[in-house]
Amino acid sequence: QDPPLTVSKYVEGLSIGEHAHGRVPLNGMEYTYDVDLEELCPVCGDKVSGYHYGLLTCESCKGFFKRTVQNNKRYTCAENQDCKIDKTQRKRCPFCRFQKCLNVGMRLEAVRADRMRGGRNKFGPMYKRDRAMKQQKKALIRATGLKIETTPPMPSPAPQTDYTFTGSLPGIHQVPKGILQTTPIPIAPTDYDRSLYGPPSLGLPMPGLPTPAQLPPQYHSPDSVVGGYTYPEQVYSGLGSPQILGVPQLVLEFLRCDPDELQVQSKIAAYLQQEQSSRGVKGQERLSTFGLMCHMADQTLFSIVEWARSCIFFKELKVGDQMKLLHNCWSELLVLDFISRQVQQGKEGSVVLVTGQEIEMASIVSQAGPTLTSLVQRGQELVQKLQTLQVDRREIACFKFLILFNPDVKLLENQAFVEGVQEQVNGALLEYTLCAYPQYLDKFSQLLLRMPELRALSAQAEDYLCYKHLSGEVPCNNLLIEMLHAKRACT
DNA sequence: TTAGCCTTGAAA
DNA sequence: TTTCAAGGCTAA
Repeated sequence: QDPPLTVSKYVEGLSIGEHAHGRVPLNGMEYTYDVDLEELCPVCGDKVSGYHYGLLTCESCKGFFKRTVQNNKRYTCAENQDCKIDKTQRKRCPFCRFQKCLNVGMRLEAVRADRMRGGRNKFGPMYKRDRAMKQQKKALIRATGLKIETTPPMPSPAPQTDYTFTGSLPGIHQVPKGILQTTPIPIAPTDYDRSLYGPPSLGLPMPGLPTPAQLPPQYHSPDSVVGGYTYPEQVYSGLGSPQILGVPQLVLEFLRCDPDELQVQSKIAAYLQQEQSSRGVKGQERLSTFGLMCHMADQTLFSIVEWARSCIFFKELKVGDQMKLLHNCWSELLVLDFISRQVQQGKEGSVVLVTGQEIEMASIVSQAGPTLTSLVQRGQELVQKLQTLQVDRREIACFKFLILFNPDVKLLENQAFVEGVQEQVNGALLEYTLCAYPQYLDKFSQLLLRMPELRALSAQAEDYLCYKHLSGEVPCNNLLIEMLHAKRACT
């Protein structure tokens, strides 16, 4: 068997999901979960009345959100901007309630500037997909027995992220006037410029093609408003490269390359479901939690390879170089994928999987072995650091390219190209952090300092995988193992 | 100001 | 024609 051959076949266009799967011993980490099919409002926990402004919410939060946006209301918090919002206390602090509305993913642009009644908006297909996802998740719970995350699969930013101009971190969300020629809008750690549901933003000004960057007029400079909607304007920073509202185009391009999280989620969930149900049909033992995790990581790796293959710059490399780069960094990309999910959606005390399922840390600590536990804990420490740094999706998108285009990889045919890309990415990231986080001048270097930590973590994860593989616990024909072999063969 | 119910109207 | 997510109305 020649392990790299299968990887290379894949890189040349093999479809996913063709690996055979071996049986793995149970390690007893799964637990049953009584699926609560009743949807609760993600803002206050009240009964959901339907899709409103981007997601399922209750009638009162719908009304509150509408009033706030339509009347351009500005609230202040009498406490520390971290008031608990639930059904009984939702009236107490409108500031925190509105923050929570935004944090859970309610969409400002769904409030109509012209107040036209009736009809449908561009979110229709998104609601349809969300419904389908929810159905699939329910089926997944039945298939795997794992608890499902109850929050919607939206990119939820760190708690207390401020979307207005009155936040606790003055200036951090605004582009400095001295650098941009137009009136700045807040560039919050959350990205309004690309919906996880909708089509990816083109990263270029496209009149007539509204993007989620649109905010109601009151959230914009008046001259950029067209019929209640606004369009991104291309502006140039003092630093020289083309930008859209302070975001270098290269960074936007990186973001555009990012796969749709929901699509990946649904693909992998469907795969696991299929895997489990086919085992039932064949009379095989159902996968253990560890077995499921292996398949999950395996499928995530497929999607990472798929991502790389369609990426700007990477496409231009010959297959040989593509393989070398991927062999070198697959585990780092996998770890970063996991870490960034925790940074964006993670809740304290639990980890969120690529399928949207959630596992409590306590259950990992009590039931996984010491090595895996320490790995996850180290991962959570890195998550904490990145959350403290307020790392956003744009920065993570850059990170992925920095990891992929590693000029230290040996025997590259086009080493100069890889080095050039690395420099460009570094430049774009530096420029972005300076523009988007002007109060935070060393953010770039702080981010780069996390790179060796990520490398160390992925090395530890590889060792763990190797150990599990040697003890026969990893499913056969696993892409992870192929990558492991390929990497160890060339280093 | 809130929140439950009503009306509207484009898309399915 | 039906659906359902917008905006509107109004008692509390």
